[in-house]
Amino acid sequence: MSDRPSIERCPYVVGDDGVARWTETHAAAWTGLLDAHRAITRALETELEAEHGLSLSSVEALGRLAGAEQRRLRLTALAGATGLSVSRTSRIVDFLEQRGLVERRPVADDARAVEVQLTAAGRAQATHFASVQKRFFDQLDAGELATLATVFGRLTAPAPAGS
Amino acid sequence: MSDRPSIERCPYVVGDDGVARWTETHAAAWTGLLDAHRAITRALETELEAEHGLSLSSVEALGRLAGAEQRRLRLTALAGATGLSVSRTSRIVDFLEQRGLVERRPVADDARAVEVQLTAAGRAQATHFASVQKRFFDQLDAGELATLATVFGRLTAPAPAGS
DNA sequence: GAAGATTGAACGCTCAATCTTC
DNA sequence: GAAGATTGAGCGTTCAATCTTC
Repeated sequence: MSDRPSIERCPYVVGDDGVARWTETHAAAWTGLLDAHRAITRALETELEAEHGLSLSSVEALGRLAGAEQRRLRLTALAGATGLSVSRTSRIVDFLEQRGLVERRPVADDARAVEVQLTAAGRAQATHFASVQKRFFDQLDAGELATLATVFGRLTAPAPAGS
Repeated sequence: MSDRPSIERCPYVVGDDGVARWTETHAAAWTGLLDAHRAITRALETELEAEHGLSLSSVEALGRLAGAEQRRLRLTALAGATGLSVSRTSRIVDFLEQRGLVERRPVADDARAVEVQLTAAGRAQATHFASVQKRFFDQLDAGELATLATVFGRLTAPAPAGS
């Protein structure tokens, strides 16, 4: 972990003063990832909060449940699917349960576990993904979409092999 | 804002049950944006916190200052550059000032404003962007980099024109 | 002792309110 | 009254601790 990164494929340079000088493209890609994420999530959050009183994470959770077998997932599995911590997921489920969008149900085999079941009302809410499409997919063509999918898949892959 | 989004370029469909069925690629691109951002920022944050006791946002701020004219920016400008709120930026500057990495300086023309000046120590810290490169750029080729830059530029553009 | 889940504490961030200067 | 900046309140999130069941 502490060895110097070997600069091979990256055409940016470090100036005499030691400050990294990135190319325009590098800067755009890096700040773009940050900015795009910020812009999209912020817009969605505002919209979802205003229209449905739901946070983006809550909607993500509903979406994962809607796509799951039998429309239910164990809490830990839901946390894994959304990428959130288990504790946060538990609180989101608290919230969604109060709204009647999900139900906590015991698991037959394992008394420790809880299954989060999407209700009919929750299923209806999960439908409203149009805002995602509007903000995101509408602005991409097929090739760009494919590149994003590929690149993100690689970036989120298990480990930076060979490091 | 409340009109139905027109589905034109997007080859995903909405099933009979009203739940959006995305293509594999769509799902990968969308969850990829979320997951990639989460994975990268989380890894960087852990690393920076452990090695330098700095949050990612703090490092971003240092980087913006390092790249700025005279290595200083007004607080509001710094907030705009980093995409953070002014209040958060003010607190980050508090923190960085305690560490001696930046200084608050009055502005000649305008007594309301404050200029945030990068110190020599801060400049040294700003150098350590290697982790960004390692986690991010090392895994991309030139074409992918260009696509990311293009796409992110469009996604963060002023407004989804015509909506 | 490990795994699933919940709760308390702390951090990062935004929003609203306030103060000062234009 | 608007703009630059700071402060207080509150939300979303993670980490550590706890409880129950395997």
